[in-house]
Amino acid sequence: MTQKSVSDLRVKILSALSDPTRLQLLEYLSGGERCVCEILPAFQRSQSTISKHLNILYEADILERKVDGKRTVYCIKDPQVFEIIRMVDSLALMQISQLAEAGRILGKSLNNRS
Amino acid sequence: MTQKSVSDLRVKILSALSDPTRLQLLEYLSGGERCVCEILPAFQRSQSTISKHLNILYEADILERKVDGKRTVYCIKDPQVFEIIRMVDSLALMQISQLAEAGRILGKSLNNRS
DNA sequence: TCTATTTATCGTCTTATGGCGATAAGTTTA
DNA sequence: TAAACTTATCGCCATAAGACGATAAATAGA
Repeated sequence: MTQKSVSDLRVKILSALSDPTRLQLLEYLSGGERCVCEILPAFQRSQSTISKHLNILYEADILERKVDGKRTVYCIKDPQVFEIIRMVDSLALMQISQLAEAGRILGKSLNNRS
Repeated sequence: MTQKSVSDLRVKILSALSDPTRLQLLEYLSGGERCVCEILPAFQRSQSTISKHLNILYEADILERKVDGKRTVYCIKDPQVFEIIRMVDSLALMQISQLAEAGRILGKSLNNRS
């Protein structure tokens, strides 16, 4: 029933990470646990939108959640998630430098056109 | 114009990876370059669907493409992408073992109910 | 208890995504 | 050149995803 394969979880984790707002949320929470009312003013998104995004990260087991009185506190469950993001960034940086290199080479010949 | 920030590319890469068929395609291509007509029979998806998925991976700069006569050959551009996937898997496995552990503990008390 | 605060959820809208078949465009072979 | 092959693209449909405001539910404070 709750039987989940690694590939299912894999897609779930990657889907949860493939949104700019959610990546920002993770970055924001890298500073430590925060309640929703602290998070809200840092994002220009409606409360319902932020709540939904937080829930997606929670469902993907990336965030932990605890209720403290009338507020809910979220925090990173496993900092390894940042390793993943860092590695993606490293790939992205590689792409950018390759693109820059290609542009440089291409630029030379383009400068010689009419 | 072609100006892309790391965060844009980051999302693009992660989005490209967050689909089961595309992850399968990467796994399939880990064995080396393959033309589309080799890939097709290994997947139960229409030719147009596979072509679109391959193009998404290509646009995310994850796959390389070269035309060889009447066929197109795709290959992994940077094997580092597998490092990312491996790391996601490791997170997923962690989640599964935690879940199993929680289930084991919960199981004990559940066995003592009516 | 009444009110304010906090957060999740619901309903709705718009856009994005994944799937398919049909078609186009290019290459090879007959 | 005609036919066959290979692959990308187009148009369409169904569903998913992201956004919002309104509302609900729970707690804290007056």
